[in-house]
Amino acid sequence: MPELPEVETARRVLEDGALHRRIADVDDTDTFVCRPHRPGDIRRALLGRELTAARRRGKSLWLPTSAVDPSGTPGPDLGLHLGMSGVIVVTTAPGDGADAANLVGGDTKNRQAAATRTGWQRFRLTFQDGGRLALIDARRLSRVRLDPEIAALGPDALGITPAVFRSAMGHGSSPVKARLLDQAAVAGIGNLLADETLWLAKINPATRVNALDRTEVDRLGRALRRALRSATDKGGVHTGAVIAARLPGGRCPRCHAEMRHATVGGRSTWWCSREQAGRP
DNA sequence: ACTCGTGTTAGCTG
DNA sequence: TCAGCTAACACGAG
Repeated sequence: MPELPEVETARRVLEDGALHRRIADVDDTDTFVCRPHRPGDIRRALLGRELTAARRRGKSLWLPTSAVDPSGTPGPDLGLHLGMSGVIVVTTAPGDGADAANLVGGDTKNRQAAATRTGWQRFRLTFQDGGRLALIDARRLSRVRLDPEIAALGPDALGITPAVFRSAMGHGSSPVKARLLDQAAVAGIGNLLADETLWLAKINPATRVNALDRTEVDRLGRALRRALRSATDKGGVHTGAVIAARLPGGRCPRCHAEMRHATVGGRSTWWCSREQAGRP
């Protein structure tokens, strides 16, 4: 599933291959993925336009579109969210090999397998040159919509400053992991990245945010930066050091103590019984 | 066979 | 207001 690093990879694929090509056809008939639009809404809004940029905040992608003709006004932004299992495929010409952007499990074989299952195609732009942009998603958790509400998202997790991160962690009694996962607080952190970040910072996931002192919040912010950088360098959040230990009988990669497991913030959570014993 | 899950969000409940 | 829970999606992995 895509978290910030995987979505950034997808953004680059879009930027490199999908811009400045006239949109000749749109398949927006999947009413779950394209909700709340009705079939044909997205198609009518995009026909004849070109995607002009590929932007990202957190896990959300959006692509501004051009005017249909030089005297016209620009079109709407095309919003894409990959959910947990979405894959973007951009082809350069009919019959060309697919250039798959991102995710699923993480290895190339899985990506390509997913990308070739046309039965899982949930949305498609066909360009005038014959190439296409397709969204493949077995579980239909992806979202495609016009003019998505990016303003509702918190600051992007990548490159967040210590002061902004402290502000994002905010106040209240939520478990710190729930706050990390709150896209309105910080945008881009998913379940695996949250576990990795908390493990790097040696903070118990259930600790209430109002029980963290400034030193701990700053440590968490540095851990987030490290986790993001590592995931980006190694090719995805699934490469995190503690991720392999998220299973029954798992042991902490640093101290070899048993890993604990529970639901925190509504999500499956694993932490080191010794180093993250903390105060729950 | 059966359970769980890299995400989001509307609708409830406390 | 805040926080937590559930359902919906539909498949692969263990």
